[in-house]
Amino acid sequence: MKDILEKLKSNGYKLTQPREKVLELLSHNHKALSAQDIHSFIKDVDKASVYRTLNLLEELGIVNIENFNNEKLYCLSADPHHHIICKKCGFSEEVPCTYEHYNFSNFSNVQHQMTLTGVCNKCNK
Amino acid sequence: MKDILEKLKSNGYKLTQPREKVLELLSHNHKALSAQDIHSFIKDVDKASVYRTLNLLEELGIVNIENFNNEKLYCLSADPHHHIICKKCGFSEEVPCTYEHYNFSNFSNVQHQMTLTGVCNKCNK
DNA sequence: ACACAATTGCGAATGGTTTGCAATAGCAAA
DNA sequence: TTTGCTATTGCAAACCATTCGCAATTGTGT
Ligand SMILES: [Mn+2]
Ligand SMILES: [Mn+2]
Ligand SMILES: [Zn+2]
Ligand SMILES: [Zn+2]
Repeated sequence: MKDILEKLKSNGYKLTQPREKVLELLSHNHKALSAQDIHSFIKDVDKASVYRTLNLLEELGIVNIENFNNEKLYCLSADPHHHIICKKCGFSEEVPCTYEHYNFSNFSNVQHQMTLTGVCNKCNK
Repeated sequence: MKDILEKLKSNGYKLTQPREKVLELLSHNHKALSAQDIHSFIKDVDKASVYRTLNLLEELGIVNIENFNNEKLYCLSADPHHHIICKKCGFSEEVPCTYEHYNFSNFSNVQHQMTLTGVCNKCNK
């Protein structure tokens, strides 16, 4: 948290109240939240500022985005982890990376699925 | 393709021109397309009908949705396969499931990533 | 305290997706 | 074939999440 504020400063950004409130929420609420979720938690920060803050934090690599059901969910960048997402309602939960022997007490029918990413030749300059 | 039309019929849906055109496009264009992509290919079908068709085809399990960069991409359900997606531009390509020894001639920095899915206790009735 | 630039809040604009409704097309029975 | 009934379409308007423009405010360094 301290290091995050430093990262903002060292990149020439101010430490404003909207930014601190969004970061505090994300650090206390260890799950992925949508921009709207976040705004509903901190109603005294304007919607537009929430969006601007999240976009900035993503550019700086402070938050990660995950897409689920066509909406962006934000969470603090952290040690590598996976997400388990309910196919029916979208409820999600982080699980440690060593999933093989993990006991999924809150989920059944657990499956894992690959997603491949890369950079195509055209983009690879 | 014949089986798909049967599936529509057997579920009580008519075989209309919009539906046939969307299906034909998806079957000839073996990659994931957005609703807008699809509408731009078949301009004589109204936008709203394209969306309605895609939503129906998804409910019936005829097409799969993949989320990339916060947009829904549709492709025909097919034998299990992965997608390789360019992080920069979103270009995607299907690759066979046996990816370990595959030569990714069009991509570099290829990585695979896990996504876990399941059904949570609440939904599990 | 001061000054200046960055940032905010507000309201308006945007753009993709959905919806209401009257006109049309598909399908099955006559 | 023709008829009749319902599902489906096209169109325009509504919707809703996200972005933008701009004047007022805040943060920061002097
Ligand atoms: Mn996370
Ligand atoms: Mn596919
Ligand atoms: Zn690319
Ligand atoms: Zn659930």
